[in-house]
Amino acid sequence: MKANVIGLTSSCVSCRNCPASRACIATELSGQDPAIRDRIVKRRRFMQKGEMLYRPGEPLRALYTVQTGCIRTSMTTCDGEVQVLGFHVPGELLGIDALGEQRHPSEAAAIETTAVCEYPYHELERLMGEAPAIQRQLLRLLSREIAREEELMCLLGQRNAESRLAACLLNLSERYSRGGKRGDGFTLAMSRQDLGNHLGLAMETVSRLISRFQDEGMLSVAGRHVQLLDAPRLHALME
Amino acid sequence: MKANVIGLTSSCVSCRNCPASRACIATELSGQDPAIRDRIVKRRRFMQKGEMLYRPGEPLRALYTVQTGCIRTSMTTCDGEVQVLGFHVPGELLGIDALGEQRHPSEAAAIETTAVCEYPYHELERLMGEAPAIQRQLLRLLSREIAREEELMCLLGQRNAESRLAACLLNLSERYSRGGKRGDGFTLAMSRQDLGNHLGLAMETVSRLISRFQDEGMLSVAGRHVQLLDAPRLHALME
DNA sequence: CGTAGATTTGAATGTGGTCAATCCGAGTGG
DNA sequence: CCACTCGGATTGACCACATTCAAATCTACG
Repeated sequence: MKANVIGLTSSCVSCRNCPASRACIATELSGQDPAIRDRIVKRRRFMQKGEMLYRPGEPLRALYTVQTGCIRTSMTTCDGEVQVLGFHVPGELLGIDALGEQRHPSEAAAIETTAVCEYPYHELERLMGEAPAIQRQLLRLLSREIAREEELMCLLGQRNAESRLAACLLNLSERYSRGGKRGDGFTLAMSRQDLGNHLGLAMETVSRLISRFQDEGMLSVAGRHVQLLDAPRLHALME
Repeated sequence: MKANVIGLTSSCVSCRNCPASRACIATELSGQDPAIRDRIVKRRRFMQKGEMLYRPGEPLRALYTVQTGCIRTSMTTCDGEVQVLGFHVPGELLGIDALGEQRHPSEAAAIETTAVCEYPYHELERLMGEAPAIQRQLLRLLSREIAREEELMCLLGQRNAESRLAACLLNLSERYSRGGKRGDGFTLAMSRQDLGNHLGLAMETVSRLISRFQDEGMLSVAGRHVQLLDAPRLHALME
């Protein structure tokens, strides 16, 4: 019964009853039109922790949104270094960096049990021809993604470790709460390693900072569950 | 006579004879169709060092490409910190991060005497309605911009100072050479300050590194003119 | 219950930042 | 033509923050 609530046992492709629908980008992409939305959401796919959604170099077959769980996107540089580009939580879109070359430049992997919705690309293309509004929406999403990355660049370029982690925690908290969950507590599905890599920090630094934030009463951590106790103070850390 | 070559005295809006045309994104955007290209390139604007092309918050009126000179884009965070997002050299596109909200999130300033070509947005929108190919091209450009930023994030997140600067110099060299100039020498129009900020480094660090690269015979610097003497070794520094 | 993998914690090290003094070059005015 | 000025660039000394290496704990899961 609990399982039904999070949608894992149901394979129906309707967006009705989807736990992420409130925050889901599909709603926006379809211009609030449920008929169009149901045309682009074709399939649901269930992934185990560690499973790959796409790999670098693969042709673009579909865009995706996360329904439940969490997807990590990353790139591998020519010399084998990995950069974690981001974490995608319910409602968020995946794969748009492939629209340019029709081929994925990055990779996407589930970091916990995850369900994603597929939007087959050929169908999207067809829709774009019929309804220019869709193209407008896509442009908007890409542009927003650029703005998001610009923000992250500010984080990596200007901030110290403390400030980066605070920003990241607040950001995740906000994005989770958008999906309907209470904003003050969420599950940190990603490892310290991934989190550190994403923020340009060593795993140990992340761990130390989390401990310190906890000592100072700004958050409480139980395993991977995080509660932000003093969001204003975390905001202040970002300066 | 020299001035004619760099196009500063001529205000004609044709792309013929434009020194940047070979590398210009307008060619691509118009799908190689000169007629379409001439419809989107409407005006040329000449800017002094320090002059602003657009400011954060301004409504999106046009996209731009650089014809000659160099434009710096940057963002100011809520608390007043500046992040230099990039430098745009001849042929490169500006303003696409505004497509999402129809409003510029970043700012753009000339860092030397610069000429830009304007693509009025309402005209672009009209064209998108008529020729879906244009929309496709725009999507491609946005997507490529995302990939570009992802690379920069790798740089900021994974690399040390040495590696960042080497990568940046090689990158600039390549982009300048695409515009037709010889690849081994180019003018570093931006200040050490801007370069450092862009790479997440202190100005002093940039200066020290440039001196060291020079001592080690990898490049020669005369004021702001840079010659890459040993590109392979610079590549190796990136690891 | 036991192992492998994550996480935490500690201590030592080093890279890059900060602060400050100096240098250089372009532009200005005598 | 030379002194002066102002901003940018360079160089040096010192220090802090974050990394690295290592060991100890904790957690998940077979």
